[in-house]
Amino acid sequence: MGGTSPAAASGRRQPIVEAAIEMTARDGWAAVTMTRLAEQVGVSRQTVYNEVGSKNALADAMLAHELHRFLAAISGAFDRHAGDLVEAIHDAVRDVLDLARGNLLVRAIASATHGADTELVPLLTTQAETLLIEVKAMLAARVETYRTGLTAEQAEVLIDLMTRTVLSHVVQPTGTPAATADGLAWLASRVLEEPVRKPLRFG
Amino acid sequence: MGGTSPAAASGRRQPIVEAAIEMTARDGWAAVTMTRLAEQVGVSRQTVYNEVGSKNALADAMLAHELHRFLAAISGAFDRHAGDLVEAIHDAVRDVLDLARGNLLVRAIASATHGADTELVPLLTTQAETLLIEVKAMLAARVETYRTGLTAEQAEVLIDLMTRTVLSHVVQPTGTPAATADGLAWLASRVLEEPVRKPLRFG
DNA sequence: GATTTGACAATAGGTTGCCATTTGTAAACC
DNA sequence: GGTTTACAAATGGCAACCTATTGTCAAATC
Repeated sequence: MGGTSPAAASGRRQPIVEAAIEMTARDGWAAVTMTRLAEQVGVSRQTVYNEVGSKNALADAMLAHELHRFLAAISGAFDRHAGDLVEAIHDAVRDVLDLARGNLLVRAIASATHGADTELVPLLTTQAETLLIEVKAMLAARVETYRTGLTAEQAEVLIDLMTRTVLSHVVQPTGTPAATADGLAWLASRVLEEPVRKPLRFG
Repeated sequence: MGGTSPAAASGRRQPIVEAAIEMTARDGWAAVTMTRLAEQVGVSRQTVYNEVGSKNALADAMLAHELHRFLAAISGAFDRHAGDLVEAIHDAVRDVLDLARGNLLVRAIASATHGADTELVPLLTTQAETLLIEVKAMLAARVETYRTGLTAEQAEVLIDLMTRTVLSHVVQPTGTPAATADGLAWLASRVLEEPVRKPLRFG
């Protein structure tokens, strides 16, 4: 968002952020100091400051980095199944859940989105509230490209439900990612099937 | 669960628990001391101890009390619509969300269920994990009484999804309870409608 | 006879001051 | 450009301390 700085253009920022993520997952956010991080990456502490700015900015960058992986996973699922929304949903759910499994950082983010507080959460004030919105917006755009027979409003309901359910499974899983994906895909197929139905039950 | 003690039989326990809930919602759990609670109710501190036993037991009683209100709301919705599962779901969702709105204690419980930690959460260790299971079991029993055309497995998927979504809305609402209920009821109707469909899309 | 009262030890929780670490910035250096 | 060194300010942990609260008892009270 802040213009393409020359620092961001060089490939120095990414390794730092990735190392910070790994350190956080391994030792916890409290154990991530700029000194240790610099040592880990093999640059000077000053360079870390030049690249990321501050520790809060580092947290933001970590979050953005992880979020991007998830958005990419979802995009990939939709790209692979451009002709079949149910299959796209199935793969997206499974891939997201697979990605989330064992990813402590993501679990923390997801918990925060649900109103929790971890040591990382104070830093998520802005990001956490927009996360759900961002994901939903992206899904709305992707779903639009299929012939669903749903109104925009109905699609939104379906997306809201899918998003919240998957997020819930990220935080507190039941069964395997594949099993959850099967369930949600089945449900989506029921909702999306052509409305050749017994005409009329309510007004 | 501990047998019907004469103390529990008298109506002395309930006012104490209710006052504790109100105090917690108003001033936070930390501000709830046995002395203040006794003053509020108009009994001696000793009586509070006689009735509830300990502070942890008080927390448990509060939780059980609130959980019961929700289960009752759900039961009521199903009782009112014994012939129409979609309507039952609609009312259950709306009533639960209405009940949850502005109920700080419940919000805390729901957050805990999703893996958070509040000041109350340490006391929920056992209850929180079983809460979802209890609700789901009750729903499964109620849904069974309708002619849904769903297998037990499919019904479970639907229940899991509804439960998680509603819980998510308790913690982080979008729109009014009525609007959310409309959305979920519509979705349920799509899922539950008689399978008079275009035969076969997948194997 | 149940409830309240007053007393009590044990414990939890909240300060206070201190010290080590870390953050964030700026200069000198290569 | 990046690294090193230096430094003030802020942060976070630690330890002693003290207050408030928990939990239990027996005697007093209605």
